Amino acid sequence: MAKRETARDDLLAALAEVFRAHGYEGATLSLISEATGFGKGSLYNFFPGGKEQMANEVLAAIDCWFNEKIYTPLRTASDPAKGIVEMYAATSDYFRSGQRVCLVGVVALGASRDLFSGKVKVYFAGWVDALAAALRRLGDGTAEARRKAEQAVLEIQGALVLARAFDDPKVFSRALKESERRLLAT
Amino acid sequence: MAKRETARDDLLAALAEVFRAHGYEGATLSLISEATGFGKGSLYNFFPGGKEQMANEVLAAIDCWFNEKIYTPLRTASDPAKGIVEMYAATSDYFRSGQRVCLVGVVALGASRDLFSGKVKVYFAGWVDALAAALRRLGDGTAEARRKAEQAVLEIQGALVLARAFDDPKVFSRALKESERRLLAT
DNA sequence: GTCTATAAAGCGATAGAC
DNA sequence: GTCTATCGCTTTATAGAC
Repeated sequence: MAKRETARDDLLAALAEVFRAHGYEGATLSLISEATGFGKGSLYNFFPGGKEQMANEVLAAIDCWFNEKIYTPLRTASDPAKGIVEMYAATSDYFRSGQRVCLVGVVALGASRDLFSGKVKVYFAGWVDALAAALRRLGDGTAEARRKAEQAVLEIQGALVLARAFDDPKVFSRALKESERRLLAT
Repeated sequence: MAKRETARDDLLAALAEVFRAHGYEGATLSLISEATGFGKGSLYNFFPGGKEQMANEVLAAIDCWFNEKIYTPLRTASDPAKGIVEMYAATSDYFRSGQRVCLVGVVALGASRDLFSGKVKVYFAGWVDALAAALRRLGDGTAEARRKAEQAVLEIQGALVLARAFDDPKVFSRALKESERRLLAT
C-alpha cells in the first residue's frame, strides 16, 4: 500500500469503470485508451498480458477493496450487528444506490466467466463467509448463518439487476433496507 | 402462432442460446452462423436489421413465452397459491436449475441495456405485476403485494448470479425453494 | 432462399522512434 | 515511459452467383 502504488491504483479504478460500463468483451482498447488517457503502447507497458491481465488486476483490486472495507470490518467489529449495518451502508455507497453495476456479478453472468471463475468465486465466497461469521457471533448456528448470508448477498445482486432493469435507484435502496431489516430481525 | 412460424421460432430459440452463452457483444455472426447452421447471407435474409434485430426478436419471443407460460397462469389460476407454486417450478425448469442464465437480466446489466431498455422493462414489469396480482388475490394489499413480488423476482435474479458464480445449481434450487416458502407463508 | 466472396471498419497486440 | 504506425485477424454487413 505504498504511495508509489497510487498511480497504478488510479489506473485500475479507471479501468474498472470501463469494464463496468462495457463488459469484458465490450471494453475495447480504444475505449480504455480514451478513458485512461494512455496510448495502447503505454497500456501494454503496464499490462504486458493485455486485456486479460487488466481485468484480472481490476478484479483483484475489487476483492482487495471489499476485504478491507467490508469483509474485515464484518468479522472484527466489536458489535457484529453494527458491522452488518455498516456493510449495507458501504454496499449502497459502493454501488451508488444501484446505478453502478457489480463487475464481478457481470463477469459471473457473462461469457468471460471461465477466464475469471477463480476470482469470481473468491469474491462471493469472501462476502458470504464474512457475513456468516458476523451472524454466528449474533447467535446463529453454522448452517443457519450461512443460509442467511447467502440470501443477503443474493438479494444485493438481484437488487442490482432489478434496479438497472427499471432504471430506478429506489428499487435498490428499498431492497437493501428490507434485506438489512430482515437480517437483523430476531 | 401458425405452424409456418415454427421454423422462425426454432431459429430464435437457437439464437437465444447463443446470446445467453456469449452476451450481446460476444455473440458474433460467425458463432451465430455455426449454431444455427445458416450462412451469414441467409441470416441477413431473415434479419435485415442484423444482430440488433435478432436480439430484439429473441427478447420479444422470451417475453411472449413468459407471458404465456408464467404471467398469464399466475393471473388466471383458480387457486393463486397453486399459480405461484407453478411459477417457481416453471422458473426452475426454464433456467435449468440455475445453469441457464436469464438473457434479459444479462442485458439489463450489460452495455447493450440502452439498446433494449424498453423490452427489459416490459419483461420485469410483467413478472412483478403478474405476481403482485396473485398475491393480492391471496389477500395482500396493493403496496404489500408489489413489495413482495419485487422481492421474489429479485431473489430469482440474484440466485442466478450466485449459482453461476459458485458454479453450483444447488444454490439456485435452495434459493428458489426458500423464496417460494417465504412468499406463501401466512 | 442459400451460399461464397468481399468490402470496410475495428479488434488486440507489436515494433520501433523518441 | 509514451507515442505513432502498423500487423494480422475478426468483425458486421453487402453483393452477386446459383
